[in-house]
Amino acid sequence: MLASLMDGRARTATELAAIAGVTPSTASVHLQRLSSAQLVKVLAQGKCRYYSLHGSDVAAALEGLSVLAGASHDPYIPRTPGPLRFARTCYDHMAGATGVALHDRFTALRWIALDAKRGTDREDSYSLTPEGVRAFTSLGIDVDATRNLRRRFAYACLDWSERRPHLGGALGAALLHLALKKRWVTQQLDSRILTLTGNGRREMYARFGLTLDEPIRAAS
Amino acid sequence: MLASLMDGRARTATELAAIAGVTPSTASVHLQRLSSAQLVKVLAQGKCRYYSLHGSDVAAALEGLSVLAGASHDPYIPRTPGPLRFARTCYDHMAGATGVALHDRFTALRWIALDAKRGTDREDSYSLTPEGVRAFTSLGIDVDATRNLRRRFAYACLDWSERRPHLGGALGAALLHLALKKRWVTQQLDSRILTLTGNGRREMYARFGLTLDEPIRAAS
DNA sequence: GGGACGATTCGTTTACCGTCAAAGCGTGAA
DNA sequence: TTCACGCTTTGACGGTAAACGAATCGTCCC
Repeated sequence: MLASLMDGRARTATELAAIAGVTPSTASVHLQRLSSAQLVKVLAQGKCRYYSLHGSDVAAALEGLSVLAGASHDPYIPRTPGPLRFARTCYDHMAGATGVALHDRFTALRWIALDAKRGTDREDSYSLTPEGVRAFTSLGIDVDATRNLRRRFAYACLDWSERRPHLGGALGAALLHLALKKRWVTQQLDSRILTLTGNGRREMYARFGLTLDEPIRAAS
Repeated sequence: MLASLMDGRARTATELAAIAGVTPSTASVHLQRLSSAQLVKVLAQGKCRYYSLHGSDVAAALEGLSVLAGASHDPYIPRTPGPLRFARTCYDHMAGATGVALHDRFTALRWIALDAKRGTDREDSYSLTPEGVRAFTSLGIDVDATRNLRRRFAYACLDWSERRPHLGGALGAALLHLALKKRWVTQQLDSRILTLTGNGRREMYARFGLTLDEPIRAAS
């Protein structure tokens, strides 16, 4: 289970049970112990519980062990429908590979940072850095107005298909609104699928340094 | 056991049994498994068998685990008689903290290097690098003559008190002979203790960049 | 050579740990 | 509300591995 979580993604309890080749009840016991030992952290979202490694130190320890074990680092597991995985809406913000990539870029550029001030009750809240305020403002987003909305400003929303976080909350919604208005992405009326336009691809590369692969492989 | 070997020293089976708080027979089983799993390597010297970590990758893996476990890195264990630990003879070469320090300097200066050519039957043989040949020759040692002696040229001899290797073999003997001749060290007639002279301390610093602490703490 | 010591092997006992089935709980959908 | 689904809890089972004592082997020292 831990080895399969080494890619940084989160997985549900039943998935981990299948990977480990045990029944869900057995997996539950193990995950409970791993959780109490601070090796994994759990995020309850709906009726699924997503498990992921607790920190980079855990990943480092596992890395060391896998070196000794001569582990085969082959298994990645991105088998999800098709263009739905590339880009889609999650409520009112952007999800899928594109959403996760944006989230990663914002983190790498240090426009957003995990907000550790509020204690440990909510560990997935983001706040904007001064750099981030400038960047989002220059994109055309009214940061102050977004902040004053009666909802959470920004948080790490676990992506269903990628099993890694994308940007949720008011800031994520503002970003999707902007992307639709500027036609970086277009929305099918009857589905959550978002289609990336050529202009959107160029703009995201220019503004975020983001290169996105087309969803060639639908389901390997 | 593995954690106690993290300092790079070698320990006997009974020592490891005492550290782990189990009987020697239990320790023997564990060490056998650790050995077959390539986690530790064993060196039989006399009736003792010295166990040490097998490689740096093992140490790295343990390091990662000890970070998770919040291990207390307090325990070092240099409790051995007194000046005997500082410098002494081991058969015909130099042992003790001074011998180990010399060995470490020679290795760091790349005068000697582990001889991996002969396969895996003898993994502790040293050979001189071209740099090492020059260095030992300029010290006054006839390297060719030393090489032609009917004995092993140089090898890692596990130090009894330090539990780390010092330089043994013909080269080690030649070095001790030189040190006695130039009065870097003097020998008590009735004991194996070597006394470092002021001149010896200066010479070793000048020639090897070696600084040696006096054996102030006899047995902590 | 004999005793001491270190280390290992063997056989036995014990205790723990992993596993699963069934039931219970909570959430989301019809 | 009801059903379906995901997950967890509980209890019981079995297997296995860890630990020890006694005996054995090998080496060193007197």
